[in-house]
Amino acid sequence: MKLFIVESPTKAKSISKYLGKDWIVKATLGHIKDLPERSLGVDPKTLEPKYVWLKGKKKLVENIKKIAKNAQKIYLGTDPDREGEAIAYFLKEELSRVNGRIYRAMFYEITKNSILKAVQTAKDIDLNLVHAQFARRVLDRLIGYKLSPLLWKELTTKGLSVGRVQSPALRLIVEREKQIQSFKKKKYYYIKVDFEKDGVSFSAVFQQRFEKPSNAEPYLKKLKDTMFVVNAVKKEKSISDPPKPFNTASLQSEGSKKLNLSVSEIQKIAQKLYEEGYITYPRTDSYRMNQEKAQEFIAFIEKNYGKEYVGKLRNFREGRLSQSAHECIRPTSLRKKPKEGIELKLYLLISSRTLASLSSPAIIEKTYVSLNPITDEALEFFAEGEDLLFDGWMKIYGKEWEGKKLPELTQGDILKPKRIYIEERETQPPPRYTEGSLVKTLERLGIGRPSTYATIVKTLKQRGYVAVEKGHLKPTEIAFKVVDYLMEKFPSLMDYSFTANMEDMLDEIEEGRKDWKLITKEIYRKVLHEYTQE
DNA sequence: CAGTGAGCGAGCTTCCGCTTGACTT
Repeated sequence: MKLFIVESPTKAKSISKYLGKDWIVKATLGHIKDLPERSLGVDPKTLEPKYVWLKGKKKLVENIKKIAKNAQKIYLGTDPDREGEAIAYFLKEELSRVNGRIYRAMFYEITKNSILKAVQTAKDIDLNLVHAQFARRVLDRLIGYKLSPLLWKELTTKGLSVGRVQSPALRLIVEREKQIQSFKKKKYYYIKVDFEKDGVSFSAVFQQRFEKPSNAEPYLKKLKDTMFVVNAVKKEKSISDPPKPFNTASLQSEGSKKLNLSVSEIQKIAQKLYEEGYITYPRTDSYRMNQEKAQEFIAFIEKNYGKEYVGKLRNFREGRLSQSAHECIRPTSLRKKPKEGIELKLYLLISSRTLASLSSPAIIEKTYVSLNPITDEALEFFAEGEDLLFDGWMKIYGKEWEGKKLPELTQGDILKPKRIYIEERETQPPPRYTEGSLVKTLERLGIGRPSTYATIVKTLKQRGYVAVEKGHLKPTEIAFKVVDYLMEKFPSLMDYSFTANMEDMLDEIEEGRKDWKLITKEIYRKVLHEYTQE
Protein backbone atom coordinates (compact mmCIF):
# COMPACT_ATOMS: atom_id res chain seq x y z
CA MET A 1 0.00 0.00 0.00
CA LYS A 2 1.20 3.51 -0.90
CA LEU A 3 0.10 6.82 0.58
CA PHE A 4 -0.59 10.04 -1.32
CA ILE A 5 -1.27 13.29 0.53
CA VAL A 6 -2.89 16.44 -0.88
CA GLU A 7 -4.49 19.57 0.58
CA SER A 8 -8.05 19.43 -0.67
CA PRO A 9 -10.38 16.48 0.08
CA THR A 10 -12.09 16.97 -3.28
CA LYS A 11 -8.76 16.52 -5.03
CA ALA A 12 -8.10 13.49 -2.86
CA LYS A 13 -11.27 11.86 -4.18
CA SER A 14 -10.41 12.37 -7.85
CA ILE A 15 -6.79 11.33 -7.41
CA SER A 16 -7.90 8.23 -5.56
CA LYS A 17 -9.80 7.18 -8.68
CA TYR A 18 -6.75 7.62 -10.89
CA LEU A 19 -4.35 5.77 -8.62
CA GLY A 20 -6.45 2.72 -7.91
CA LYS A 21 -6.66 0.11 -5.21
CA ASP A 22 -3.33 -0.11 -3.46
CA TRP A 23 -3.21 3.60 -2.81
CA ILE A 24 -4.65 5.58 0.07
CA VAL A 25 -5.16 9.29 -0.60
CA LYS A 26 -5.48 11.69 2.33
CA ALA A 27 -6.07 15.45 2.61
CA THR A 28 -4.58 17.93 5.09
CA LEU A 29 -7.25 20.62 4.59
CA GLY A 30 -4.63 23.27 4.02
CA HIS A 31 -1.88 24.22 6.46
CA ILE A 32 -1.25 22.00 9.45
CA LYS A 33 1.05 24.30 11.43
CA ASP A 34 1.24 28.04 11.85
CA LEU A 35 2.53 30.66 14.26
CA PRO A 36 0.53 30.80 17.53
CA GLU A 37 -2.36 33.24 17.37
CA ARG A 38 -2.03 34.77 20.83
CA SER A 39 1.67 35.51 20.92
CA LEU A 40 4.26 36.83 18.51
CA GLY A 41 5.66 33.36 17.85
CA VAL A 42 8.90 34.80 16.49
CA ASP A 43 12.13 35.22 18.41
CA PRO A 44 12.84 38.94 18.03
CA LYS A 45 16.62 38.39 17.98
CA THR A 46 17.07 35.33 15.78
CA LEU A 47 13.73 35.56 13.87
CA GLU A 48 13.29 31.84 14.55
CA PRO A 49 9.58 31.10 14.05
CA LYS A 50 7.67 28.91 16.46
CA TYR A 51 5.24 26.85 14.40
CA VAL A 52 2.50 25.12 16.39
CA TRP A 53 -0.33 22.76 15.48
CA LEU A 54 -3.38 24.39 13.97
CA LYS A 55 -6.65 23.46 15.66
CA GLY A 56 -7.64 19.88 14.91
CA LYS A 57 -4.59 19.19 12.76
CA LYS A 58 -2.61 17.24 15.33
CA LYS A 59 -5.30 14.59 15.41
CA LEU A 60 -5.58 14.60 11.62
CA VAL A 61 -1.85 14.09 11.15
CA GLU A 62 -1.75 11.41 13.86
CA ASN A 63 -4.31 9.48 11.80
CA ILE A 64 -2.24 9.87 8.66
CA LYS A 65 0.78 8.73 10.65
CA LYS A 66 -0.89 5.42 11.45
CA ILE A 67 -1.37 4.78 7.74
CA ALA A 68 2.14 6.03 6.94
CA LYS A 69 3.64 3.44 9.26
CA ASN A 70 2.58 0.62 6.96
CA ALA A 71 3.01 2.38 3.62
CA GLN A 72 5.66 1.27 1.12
CA LYS A 73 6.09 4.84 -0.01
CA ILE A 74 4.64 8.21 0.90
CA TYR A 75 4.04 10.95 -1.69
CA LEU A 76 3.48 14.53 -0.63
CA GLY A 77 1.25 16.02 -3.33
CA THR A 78 0.48 19.39 -1.74
CA ASP A 79 0.17 22.37 -4.11
CA PRO A 80 3.32 23.13 -6.15
CA ASP A 81 3.97 26.52 -4.59
CA ARG A 82 5.59 28.15 -1.59
CA GLU A 83 2.75 27.45 0.83
CA GLY A 84 2.30 23.89 -0.42
CA GLU A 85 6.01 23.22 0.03
CA ALA A 86 5.76 24.37 3.66
CA ILE A 87 2.85 22.00 4.28
CA ALA A 88 4.89 19.17 2.79
CA TYR A 89 7.83 20.14 4.99
CA PHE A 90 5.83 19.90 8.21
CA LEU A 91 4.21 16.67 7.06
CA LYS A 92 7.60 15.15 6.40
CA GLU A 93 8.86 16.33 9.77
CA GLU A 94 6.09 14.33 11.44
CA LEU A 95 5.79 11.32 9.16
CA SER A 96 9.51 10.64 8.94
CA ARG A 97 9.35 9.50 12.57
CA VAL A 98 7.49 6.41 11.42
CA ASN A 99 8.57 6.02 7.80
CA GLY A 100 11.55 7.42 5.91
CA ARG A 101 10.40 6.73 2.36
CA ILE A 102 8.87 10.14 1.71
CA TYR A 103 8.82 11.88 -1.69
CA ARG A 104 7.53 15.20 -2.99
CA ALA A 105 5.16 14.86 -5.97
CA MET A 106 4.38 17.90 -8.12
CA PHE A 107 1.47 18.24 -10.51
CA TYR A 108 -0.26 21.20 -12.13
CA GLU A 109 -3.57 19.67 -13.16
CA ILE A 110 -5.63 16.76 -11.98
CA THR A 111 -5.54 14.23 -14.81
CA LYS A 112 -4.45 10.62 -14.66
CA ASN A 113 -1.35 11.33 -16.72
CA SER A 114 -0.11 14.24 -14.70
CA ILE A 115 -0.65 12.39 -11.40
CA LEU A 116 1.20 9.29 -12.61
CA LYS A 117 3.98 11.46 -13.95
CA ALA A 118 4.17 13.29 -10.63
CA VAL A 119 4.67 9.97 -8.85
CA GLN A 120 7.36 8.85 -11.30
CA THR A 121 9.31 12.08 -11.11
CA ALA A 122 8.87 12.69 -7.38
CA LYS A 123 11.90 14.15 -5.60
CA ASP A 124 12.76 15.72 -2.27
CA ILE A 125 11.35 18.79 -0.59
CA ASP A 126 12.83 22.09 -1.73
CA LEU A 127 14.07 23.78 1.43
CA ASN A 128 14.53 27.07 -0.36
CA LEU A 129 10.80 27.25 -1.01
CA VAL A 130 10.11 26.35 2.60
CA HIS A 131 12.41 29.12 3.78
CA ALA A 132 10.67 31.58 1.51
CA GLN A 133 7.43 30.64 3.24
CA PHE A 134 9.05 31.21 6.64
CA ALA A 135 10.21 34.63 5.47
CA ARG A 136 6.77 35.55 4.16
CA ARG A 137 5.07 34.32 7.30
CA VAL A 138 7.46 35.93 9.78
CA LEU A 139 7.41 39.26 7.98
CA ASP A 140 3.61 39.34 7.89
CA ARG A 141 3.51 38.47 11.58
CA LEU A 142 6.04 41.10 12.60
CA ILE A 143 4.28 43.82 10.63
CA GLY A 144 0.84 42.79 11.88
CA TYR A 145 1.61 42.18 15.54
CA LYS A 146 4.24 44.85 16.10
CA LEU A 147 2.56 47.72 14.28
CA SER A 148 -1.09 47.13 15.25
CA PRO A 149 -0.44 47.92 18.96
CA LEU A 150 1.11 51.24 17.92
CA LEU A 151 -2.27 52.17 16.47
CA TRP A 152 -4.13 51.20 19.66
CA LYS A 153 -1.90 53.56 21.55
CA GLU A 154 -1.73 56.36 19.02
CA LEU A 155 -5.45 56.49 18.23
CA THR A 156 -6.61 55.12 21.65
CA THR A 157 -8.91 52.70 19.92
CA LYS A 158 -8.69 48.99 20.47
CA GLY A 159 -9.08 46.38 17.78
CA LEU A 160 -7.40 48.40 15.03
CA SER A 161 -5.04 46.54 12.74
CA VAL A 162 -2.13 47.00 10.37
CA GLY A 163 -1.05 44.53 7.73
CA ARG A 164 1.10 44.18 4.64
CA VAL A 165 -2.03 43.52 2.58
CA GLN A 166 -4.89 45.23 4.37
CA SER A 167 -3.19 48.58 4.92
CA PRO A 168 -2.33 49.32 1.27
CA ALA A 169 -5.83 48.04 0.38
CA LEU A 170 -7.31 50.52 2.83
CA ARG A 171 -5.12 53.23 1.39
CA LEU A 172 -6.66 52.65 -2.04
CA ILE A 173 -10.14 53.17 -0.62
CA VAL A 174 -9.22 56.22 1.46
CA GLU A 175 -7.32 57.92 -1.34
CA ARG A 176 -10.21 57.41 -3.71
CA GLU A 177 -12.51 59.00 -1.14
CA LYS A 178 -10.18 61.98 -0.81
CA GLN A 179 -10.22 62.42 -4.58
CA ILE A 180 -14.00 62.36 -4.50
CA GLN A 181 -14.17 64.88 -1.67
CA SER A 182 -11.81 67.32 -3.32
CA PHE A 183 -13.39 66.93 -6.74
CA LYS A 184 -14.96 70.09 -8.02
CA LYS A 185 -17.79 69.41 -10.40
CA LYS A 186 -17.62 71.51 -13.46
CA LYS A 187 -20.46 72.15 -15.85
CA TYR A 188 -19.84 72.28 -19.55
CA TYR A 189 -22.03 72.84 -22.57
CA TYR A 190 -22.17 71.73 -26.13
CA ILE A 191 -24.40 72.32 -29.09
CA LYS A 192 -26.36 69.32 -30.21
CA VAL A 193 -28.39 68.81 -33.37
CA ASP A 194 -30.98 66.06 -33.77
CA PHE A 195 -31.62 64.63 -37.23
CA GLU A 196 -33.77 61.93 -38.68
CA LYS A 197 -33.24 59.98 -41.88
CA ASP A 198 -35.05 56.87 -43.15
CA GLY A 199 -36.90 56.76 -39.84
CA VAL A 200 -33.63 56.55 -37.85
CA SER A 201 -32.83 59.40 -35.52
CA PHE A 202 -29.29 60.45 -34.59
CA SER A 203 -27.47 63.43 -33.16
CA ALA A 204 -24.39 65.41 -34.06
CA VAL A 205 -22.40 67.61 -31.71
CA PHE A 206 -20.43 70.78 -32.39
CA GLN A 207 -16.64 70.49 -32.50
CA GLN A 208 -16.23 72.80 -29.53
CA ARG A 209 -17.31 72.66 -25.89
CA PHE A 210 -18.27 75.77 -23.92
CA GLU A 211 -17.80 76.71 -20.29
CA LYS A 212 -20.86 78.95 -20.24
CA PRO A 213 -24.10 78.58 -22.20
CA SER A 214 -23.83 82.26 -23.18
CA ASN A 215 -20.65 81.45 -25.13
CA ALA A 216 -22.65 79.05 -27.26
CA GLU A 217 -25.50 81.46 -27.97
CA PRO A 218 -23.87 83.33 -30.90
CA TYR A 219 -23.32 80.02 -32.71
CA LEU A 220 -26.85 78.96 -32.02
CA LYS A 221 -28.09 82.14 -33.68
CA LYS A 222 -26.03 81.44 -36.79
CA LEU A 223 -27.53 77.97 -37.04
CA LYS A 224 -31.10 79.14 -36.98
CA ASP A 225 -33.14 77.82 -39.92
CA THR A 226 -30.11 76.41 -41.73
CA MET A 227 -29.88 73.05 -43.46
CA PHE A 228 -26.90 70.74 -42.97
CA VAL A 229 -24.76 68.93 -45.50
CA VAL A 230 -22.85 65.70 -44.97
CA ASN A 231 -19.24 66.58 -45.56
CA ALA A 232 -17.44 63.27 -45.00
CA VAL A 233 -18.25 59.68 -44.03
CA LYS A 234 -15.55 57.37 -42.74
CA LYS A 235 -16.10 53.70 -41.93
CA GLU A 236 -13.74 51.58 -39.88
CA LYS A 237 -13.85 47.95 -38.88
CA SER A 238 -12.83 47.07 -35.37
CA ILE A 239 -12.41 43.75 -33.66
CA SER A 240 -13.63 43.02 -30.16
CA ASP A 241 -11.67 40.09 -28.77
CA PRO A 242 -13.36 37.49 -26.57
CA PRO A 243 -12.79 37.78 -22.80
CA LYS A 244 -10.29 35.64 -20.92
CA PRO A 245 -11.70 32.71 -18.96
CA PHE A 246 -12.26 33.32 -15.26
CA ASN A 247 -9.72 33.30 -12.49
CA THR A 248 -10.63 34.09 -8.87
CA ALA A 249 -10.36 37.85 -9.13
CA SER A 250 -12.38 38.17 -12.34
CA LEU A 251 -15.00 35.66 -11.17
CA GLN A 252 -15.47 37.58 -7.95
CA SER A 253 -15.82 40.93 -9.65
CA GLU A 254 -17.94 39.80 -12.59
CA GLY A 255 -20.02 37.45 -10.43
CA SER A 256 -20.80 40.03 -7.79
CA LYS A 257 -21.71 42.54 -10.48
CA LYS A 258 -23.96 40.20 -12.46
CA LEU A 259 -25.61 38.37 -9.55
CA ASN A 260 -25.61 41.32 -7.18
CA LEU A 261 -23.84 39.48 -4.35
CA SER A 262 -20.80 40.20 -2.19
CA VAL A 263 -17.48 38.69 -3.25
CA SER A 264 -17.57 36.35 -0.21
CA GLU A 265 -20.95 35.02 -1.30
CA ILE A 266 -19.65 34.42 -4.82
CA GLN A 267 -16.63 32.60 -3.43
CA LYS A 268 -18.82 30.47 -1.18
CA ILE A 269 -21.05 29.38 -4.07
CA ALA A 270 -18.02 28.68 -6.25
CA GLN A 271 -16.53 26.52 -3.49
CA LYS A 272 -19.74 24.53 -3.35
CA LEU A 273 -19.79 24.07 -7.14
CA TYR A 274 -16.22 22.81 -6.88
CA GLU A 275 -16.99 20.36 -4.08
CA GLU A 276 -19.93 19.00 -6.02
CA GLY A 277 -17.68 18.46 -9.02
CA TYR A 278 -19.17 21.06 -11.36
CA ILE A 279 -16.17 23.35 -11.75
CA THR A 280 -12.40 23.32 -11.39
CA TYR A 281 -10.54 24.65 -8.38
CA PRO A 282 -11.96 28.08 -7.47
CA ARG A 283 -8.84 29.73 -6.01
CA THR A 284 -6.45 30.44 -8.84
CA ASP A 285 -4.64 33.30 -10.50
CA SER A 286 -4.21 31.43 -13.77
CA TYR A 287 -5.94 31.62 -17.17
CA ARG A 288 -4.50 28.31 -18.33
CA MET A 289 -6.91 25.70 -19.64
CA ASN A 290 -6.42 22.00 -20.17
CA GLN A 291 -5.88 21.42 -23.91
CA GLU A 292 -8.18 18.44 -24.31
CA LYS A 293 -10.95 20.17 -22.40
CA ALA A 294 -10.56 23.25 -24.58
CA GLN A 295 -10.94 21.02 -27.67
CA GLU A 296 -14.08 19.51 -26.16
CA PHE A 297 -15.54 22.98 -25.52
CA ILE A 298 -14.63 24.13 -29.02
CA ALA A 299 -16.41 21.11 -30.47
CA PHE A 300 -19.44 22.09 -28.42
CA ILE A 301 -19.33 25.62 -29.85
CA GLU A 302 -19.11 24.30 -33.40
CA LYS A 303 -22.03 21.95 -32.90
CA ASN A 304 -24.32 24.38 -31.12
CA TYR A 305 -23.42 27.75 -32.64
CA GLY A 306 -21.74 26.94 -35.96
CA LYS A 307 -18.26 27.00 -37.39
CA GLU A 308 -18.02 30.77 -37.59
CA TYR A 309 -18.28 30.99 -33.80
CA VAL A 310 -15.25 28.81 -33.20
CA GLY A 311 -12.20 30.60 -31.83
CA LYS A 312 -9.06 29.22 -30.29
CA LEU A 313 -7.35 28.51 -26.99
CA ARG A 314 -5.13 31.49 -26.35
CA ASN A 315 -2.03 31.72 -24.22
CA PHE A 316 -2.25 34.59 -21.80
CA ARG A 317 0.75 36.09 -20.19
CA GLU A 318 0.47 35.18 -16.56
CA GLY A 319 1.11 37.92 -14.08
CA ARG A 320 4.70 37.96 -12.91
CA LEU A 321 3.54 37.03 -9.44
CA SER A 322 1.31 34.21 -10.62
CA GLN A 323 2.31 30.94 -9.00
CA SER A 324 0.02 29.00 -11.29
CA ALA A 325 -0.66 25.83 -9.32
CA HIS A 326 -4.11 25.52 -10.88
CA GLU A 327 -5.94 26.12 -14.15
CA CYS A 328 -8.53 28.80 -14.81
CA ILE A 329 -12.02 28.40 -13.34
CA ARG A 330 -14.10 26.39 -15.85
CA PRO A 331 -16.75 23.68 -15.92
CA THR A 332 -15.38 20.17 -15.45
CA SER A 333 -17.87 18.97 -18.02
CA LEU A 334 -20.67 20.52 -20.04
CA ARG A 335 -22.88 17.49 -19.51
CA LYS A 336 -23.36 18.09 -15.82
CA LYS A 337 -24.88 21.20 -14.27
CA PRO A 338 -26.64 22.13 -11.01
CA LYS A 339 -30.42 21.88 -11.03
CA GLU A 340 -31.52 25.34 -10.02
CA GLY A 341 -31.08 28.49 -7.97
CA ILE A 342 -28.08 30.68 -7.45
CA GLU A 343 -25.67 27.79 -7.95
CA LEU A 344 -27.04 27.27 -11.43
CA LYS A 345 -26.78 30.99 -12.17
CA LEU A 346 -23.12 31.14 -11.20
CA TYR A 347 -22.41 27.90 -13.03
CA LEU A 348 -23.97 29.29 -16.21
CA LEU A 349 -21.91 32.45 -15.88
CA ILE A 350 -18.76 30.32 -15.62
CA SER A 351 -19.66 28.01 -18.49
CA SER A 352 -20.67 30.81 -20.85
CA ARG A 353 -17.52 32.73 -19.99
CA THR A 354 -15.41 29.64 -20.64
CA LEU A 355 -17.05 29.02 -24.00
CA ALA A 356 -16.89 32.71 -24.91
CA SER A 357 -13.15 32.71 -24.22
CA LEU A 358 -12.77 30.00 -26.87
CA SER A 359 -15.01 31.58 -29.48
CA SER A 360 -14.50 34.05 -32.29
CA PRO A 361 -14.10 37.83 -31.99
CA ALA A 362 -17.02 40.16 -32.61
CA ILE A 363 -16.72 42.48 -35.59
CA ILE A 364 -17.89 46.04 -35.27
CA GLU A 365 -18.14 48.74 -37.90
CA LYS A 366 -17.62 52.27 -36.64
CA THR A 367 -18.89 55.20 -38.68
CA TYR A 368 -17.63 58.75 -38.28
CA VAL A 369 -19.59 61.46 -40.01
CA SER A 370 -18.89 65.17 -40.21
CA LEU A 371 -21.56 67.69 -41.14
CA ASN A 372 -21.68 71.45 -41.80
CA PRO A 373 -24.44 73.95 -41.80
CA ILE A 374 -24.89 74.94 -45.45
CA THR A 375 -24.53 78.57 -44.46
CA ASP A 376 -21.09 78.21 -42.84
CA GLU A 377 -18.61 75.55 -43.82
CA ALA A 378 -16.22 76.41 -41.00
CA LEU A 379 -18.59 75.10 -38.37
CA GLU A 380 -18.07 71.39 -38.02
CA PHE A 381 -20.36 68.87 -36.37
CA PHE A 382 -19.64 65.20 -35.68
CA ALA A 383 -21.81 62.12 -35.43
CA GLU A 384 -20.66 58.60 -34.55
CA GLY A 385 -22.33 55.26 -34.95
CA GLU A 386 -21.52 51.62 -34.34
CA ASP A 387 -22.89 48.59 -36.12
CA LEU A 388 -22.41 45.00 -35.05
CA LEU A 389 -21.43 43.08 -38.21
CA PHE A 390 -20.84 39.79 -36.40
CA ASP A 391 -21.64 39.03 -32.77
CA GLY A 392 -19.12 36.19 -32.20
CA TRP A 393 -18.38 35.64 -28.50
CA MET A 394 -21.03 38.17 -27.47
CA LYS A 395 -23.75 35.76 -28.50
CA ILE A 396 -22.28 32.97 -26.39
CA TYR A 397 -21.59 35.17 -23.36
CA GLY A 398 -25.04 36.76 -23.63
CA LYS A 399 -23.61 40.25 -23.87
CA GLU A 400 -26.12 42.73 -25.11
CA TRP A 401 -25.07 44.97 -27.93
CA GLU A 402 -25.34 48.60 -26.89
CA GLY A 403 -23.95 50.39 -29.94
CA LYS A 404 -26.16 52.73 -31.91
CA LYS A 405 -26.29 52.53 -35.67
CA LEU A 406 -26.44 55.58 -37.92
CA PRO A 407 -28.77 55.74 -40.92
CA GLU A 408 -27.13 55.34 -44.35
CA LEU A 409 -25.36 58.64 -45.04
CA THR A 410 -23.29 59.71 -48.04
CA GLN A 411 -21.29 62.76 -48.80
CA GLY A 412 -23.46 65.59 -50.10
CA ASP A 413 -26.66 64.49 -48.35
CA ILE A 414 -28.70 67.47 -47.26
CA LEU A 415 -30.48 67.15 -43.93
CA LYS A 416 -32.97 69.30 -42.12
CA PRO A 417 -32.35 69.44 -38.38
CA LYS A 418 -35.25 68.44 -36.16
CA ARG A 419 -33.89 70.34 -33.19
CA ILE A 420 -30.87 72.47 -32.33
CA TYR A 421 -30.13 73.01 -28.66
CA ILE A 422 -27.54 73.45 -25.91
CA GLU A 423 -26.92 70.44 -23.70
CA GLU A 424 -25.56 70.76 -20.19
CA ARG A 425 -23.18 68.16 -18.78
CA GLU A 426 -21.18 67.87 -15.60
CA THR A 427 -17.73 66.39 -15.05
CA GLN A 428 -17.98 63.36 -12.75
CA PRO A 429 -15.76 62.42 -9.79
CA PRO A 430 -14.16 58.96 -9.90
CA PRO A 431 -16.45 56.26 -8.46
CA ARG A 432 -15.90 54.57 -5.11
CA TYR A 433 -14.57 51.03 -5.26
CA THR A 434 -17.01 48.16 -5.27
CA GLU A 435 -15.87 44.95 -3.59
CA GLY A 436 -15.27 43.55 -7.06
CA SER A 437 -13.29 46.49 -8.43
CA LEU A 438 -11.16 46.52 -5.27
CA VAL A 439 -10.34 42.83 -5.71
CA LYS A 440 -9.40 43.43 -9.33
CA THR A 441 -7.14 46.33 -8.35
CA LEU A 442 -5.48 44.26 -5.62
CA GLU A 443 -4.82 41.52 -8.16
CA ARG A 444 -3.33 44.00 -10.62
CA LEU A 445 -1.01 45.34 -7.92
CA GLY A 446 -0.10 41.81 -6.81
CA ILE A 447 -1.46 42.45 -3.30
CA GLY A 448 -3.04 39.40 -1.62
CA ARG A 449 -3.70 35.94 -3.06
CA PRO A 450 -6.75 34.26 -4.61
CA SER A 451 -7.49 32.46 -1.36
CA THR A 452 -7.60 35.77 0.53
CA TYR A 453 -9.26 38.35 -1.73
CA ALA A 454 -12.68 37.85 -0.17
CA THR A 455 -11.27 37.85 3.38
CA ILE A 456 -9.42 41.12 2.82
CA VAL A 457 -12.73 42.86 2.14
CA LYS A 458 -14.27 41.14 5.16
CA THR A 459 -11.44 42.23 7.45
CA LEU A 460 -11.73 45.87 6.40
CA LYS A 461 -15.44 45.72 7.25
CA GLN A 462 -14.86 43.94 10.56
CA ARG A 463 -12.30 46.47 11.72
CA GLY A 464 -14.80 49.23 11.10
CA TYR A 465 -12.64 50.68 8.33
CA VAL A 466 -15.23 50.54 5.56
CA ALA A 467 -18.98 50.41 5.22
CA VAL A 468 -20.91 49.27 2.19
CA GLU A 469 -23.12 51.99 0.78
CA LYS A 470 -25.22 51.17 -2.28
CA GLY A 471 -22.77 48.45 -3.20
CA HIS A 472 -19.76 50.73 -2.85
CA LEU A 473 -17.01 50.81 -0.24
CA LYS A 474 -16.99 53.96 1.85
CA PRO A 475 -14.16 54.49 4.36
CA THR A 476 -15.03 55.51 7.92
CA GLU A 477 -13.41 58.36 9.86
CA ILE A 478 -11.09 56.02 11.71
CA ALA A 479 -9.88 54.69 8.36
CA PHE A 480 -8.72 58.16 7.36
CA LYS A 481 -6.83 58.51 10.63
CA VAL A 482 -5.23 55.07 10.31
CA VAL A 483 -4.09 55.69 6.75
CA ASP A 484 -2.78 59.18 7.55
CA TYR A 485 -0.84 57.82 10.50
CA LEU A 486 0.63 54.89 8.57
CA MET A 487 1.49 57.06 5.56
CA GLU A 488 3.45 59.35 7.85
CA LYS A 489 5.19 56.73 9.98
CA PHE A 490 5.55 53.77 7.59
CA PRO A 491 5.62 55.10 4.03
CA SER A 492 7.49 52.12 2.60
CA LEU A 493 4.89 49.66 3.91
CA MET A 494 2.12 51.80 2.42
CA ASP A 495 3.80 51.88 -0.97
CA TYR A 496 1.63 49.92 -3.40
CA SER A 497 4.67 48.07 -4.66
CA PHE A 498 5.72 46.86 -1.21
CA THR A 499 4.34 43.37 -1.83
CA ALA A 500 5.95 43.20 -5.27
CA ASN A 501 9.30 44.17 -3.75
CA MET A 502 8.84 41.56 -1.07
CA GLU A 503 8.11 38.96 -3.76
CA ASP A 504 11.40 39.85 -5.44
CA MET A 505 13.19 39.10 -2.19
CA LEU A 506 11.29 35.84 -1.77
CA ASP A 507 12.33 34.86 -5.30
CA GLU A 508 15.95 35.20 -4.27
CA ILE A 509 15.37 32.94 -1.30
CA GLU A 510 13.58 30.40 -3.52
CA GLU A 511 16.52 30.38 -5.88
CA GLY A 512 18.85 29.79 -2.97
CA ARG A 513 20.71 33.05 -3.43
CA LYS A 514 19.93 34.65 -0.08
CA ASP A 515 19.50 33.63 3.53
CA TRP A 516 15.88 34.01 4.56
CA LYS A 517 16.53 35.44 7.99
CA LEU A 518 18.90 38.09 6.71
CA ILE A 519 16.43 39.29 4.09
CA THR A 520 13.48 39.24 6.43
CA LYS A 521 15.38 41.33 8.94
CA GLU A 522 16.42 43.71 6.18
CA ILE A 523 12.87 44.31 4.97
CA TYR A 524 11.49 44.66 8.47
CA ARG A 525 14.20 47.14 9.40
CA LYS A 526 13.37 49.15 6.32
CA VAL A 527 9.71 49.30 7.31
CA LEU A 528 10.60 50.42 10.82
CA HIS A 529 13.34 52.73 9.67
CA GLU A 530 11.50 56.03 9.58
CA TYR A 531 9.60 55.25 12.74
CA THR A 532 12.53 54.36 14.98
CA GLN A 533 14.61 57.30 13.81
CA GLU A 534 12.68 59.56 16.16
C1' DC B 1 -8.59 57.10 59.85
C1' DA B 2 -8.99 58.31 55.06
C1' DG B 3 -6.84 59.25 50.99
C1' DT B 4 -2.90 58.61 47.83
C1' DG B 5 0.40 56.36 45.10
C1' DA B 6 3.73 52.82 43.91
C1' DG B 7 4.09 48.29 42.30
C1' DC B 8 2.43 44.23 40.35
C1' DG B 9 -0.27 40.94 37.75
C1' DA B 10 -4.03 39.72 34.71
C1' DG B 11 -6.17 40.31 30.56
C1' DC B 12 -5.73 42.07 26.10
C1' DT B 13 -7.19 43.63 20.95
C1' DT B 14 -3.48 42.31 16.07
C1' DC B 15 -1.00 39.46 10.67
C1' DC B 16 -1.44 36.48 5.86
C1' DG B 17 -2.25 32.19 3.69
C1' DC B 18 -3.70 27.21 2.94
C1' DT B 19 -8.06 24.32 3.31
C1' DT B 20 -13.17 22.65 4.83
C1' DG B 21 -15.69 20.06 8.37
C1' DA B 22 -16.82 19.76 13.22
C1' DC B 23 -18.51 22.08 16.52
C1' DT B 24 -22.48 24.80 19.19
C1' DT B 25 -26.88 27.47 19.56
